[in-house]
Amino acid sequence: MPKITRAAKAPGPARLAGANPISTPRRAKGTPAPSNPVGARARRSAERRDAILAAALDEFSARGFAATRLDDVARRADVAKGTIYLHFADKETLFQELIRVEIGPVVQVLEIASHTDMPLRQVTDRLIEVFVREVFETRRKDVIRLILTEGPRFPALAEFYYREVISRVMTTIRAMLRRAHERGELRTDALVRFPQLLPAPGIVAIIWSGLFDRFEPVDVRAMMRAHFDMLLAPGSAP
Amino acid sequence: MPKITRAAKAPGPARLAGANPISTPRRAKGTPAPSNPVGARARRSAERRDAILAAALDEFSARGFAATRLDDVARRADVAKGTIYLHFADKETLFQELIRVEIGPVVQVLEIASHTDMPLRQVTDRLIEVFVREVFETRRKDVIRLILTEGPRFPALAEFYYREVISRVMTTIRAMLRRAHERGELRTDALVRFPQLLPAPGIVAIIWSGLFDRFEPVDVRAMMRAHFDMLLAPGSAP
DNA sequence: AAATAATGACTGACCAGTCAGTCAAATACG
DNA sequence: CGTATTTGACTGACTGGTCAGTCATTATTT
Repeated sequence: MPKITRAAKAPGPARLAGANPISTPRRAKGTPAPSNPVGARARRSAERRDAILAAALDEFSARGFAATRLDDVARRADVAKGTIYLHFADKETLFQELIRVEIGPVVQVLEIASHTDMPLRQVTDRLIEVFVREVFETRRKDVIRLILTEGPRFPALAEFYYREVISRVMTTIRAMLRRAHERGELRTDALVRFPQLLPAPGIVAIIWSGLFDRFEPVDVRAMMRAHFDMLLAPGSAP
Repeated sequence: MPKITRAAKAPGPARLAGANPISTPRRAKGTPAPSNPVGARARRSAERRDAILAAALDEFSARGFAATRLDDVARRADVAKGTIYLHFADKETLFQELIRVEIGPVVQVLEIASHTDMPLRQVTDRLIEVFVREVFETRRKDVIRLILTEGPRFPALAEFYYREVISRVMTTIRAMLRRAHERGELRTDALVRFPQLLPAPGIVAIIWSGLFDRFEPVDVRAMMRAHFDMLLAPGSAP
């Protein structure tokens, strides 16, 4: 009965990016190399697919899932509406694929960045930079906002996101924190028990920016630094 | 052109609650109540209005603004669709009024609770209890989730919420924290500069519960306690 | 009886998804 | 090589269904 809530078909082989870690594989208008890595036809087709995804991100993040018109997505991607259905089964699949393509690559970066035994403070400094530069200042911020805002009405999306992102991220962070705790860099095991508290200011900043930035902007970087300063022990008194 | 994104008429004089602190005020419409206790007719009308608001909360928080059908709201409220339009100008007004009625009264509680010179730890303990009992374990949690999820596409809502809630809450919290800092209960002024960090775990918990509770529930109370423990200085060793 | 409240069938706009038809690229053939 | 044939990506008008908002009619007060 509900239009949005249905479970959507199996995620399939998840044709993500395979190789590079962070950058989204945007092969925007590559000049048609006539000899071929791939036939000119397939290339053009892939370009279109990307254009549709890009347009979809714009529309979905401006209007939300339910209120987005595929006619608008098509117009923005400079494509006929029917073309969308050659690449994606339906509106919902398009939405899910969008999330998958944008978010997938980021997790690996985090996993690599935090799988180290540098002092916690150094790791967090690096994480702040990665977060600000690769998420907060890019369209990925909008993707995350989309997950937060559409997720509650999108069980399939929430589940995918939990499986592919949250559980991995949480595991990684928890392990990192446990090691830091054993090294005496944390006053309590509170962070180990509630790893959500580490990224909390990032989440809050994303929400805040979507709602209240025009009234009172936040300095994410400074806020995250301040937060981490409080969470980490004074590092054995001077 | 967009259906949802339009700016909505001026919020008006914000006829909120006046008197009691926490419980939602029934009888929003200015009931003259001249002679008898309350005209049976007016009372019935007010009941309907409330029923509509209650039903609207259910539907909106289950489906989101755009995907909610007023036919469903009407059915759930046991009322004909036309009746909704006797009480609210349109779908958007209904939505805004819902937020207004549910959230208005809570702010006062916070303002009162934190306008004290108890030790910060005691205040926060009390705030945790209030938050958990009056927000997290009630439908107000859903209202807040609605603001977070629909706000980005609802400039008028975000503005109302900023003016009536956020700015007041932030001012109150900031003042409280400044006093605590002057009393030496805080290690740094970080919290004074970023008061958002105090309620951060509450926000995160609300989002988390809407997305991932079925995979991995959070203990809000414990998480907030853990968080506050880290933020507050070790309170002059015992 | 007049006034007020409530109803629910109806309208018109809107939009996801379809499909018969078009055409450029790929392939087969002379 | 040039020409004929096939393929399949792409198009956009169209359909069927949905739903916000209206209003003539009916019910309930006073």
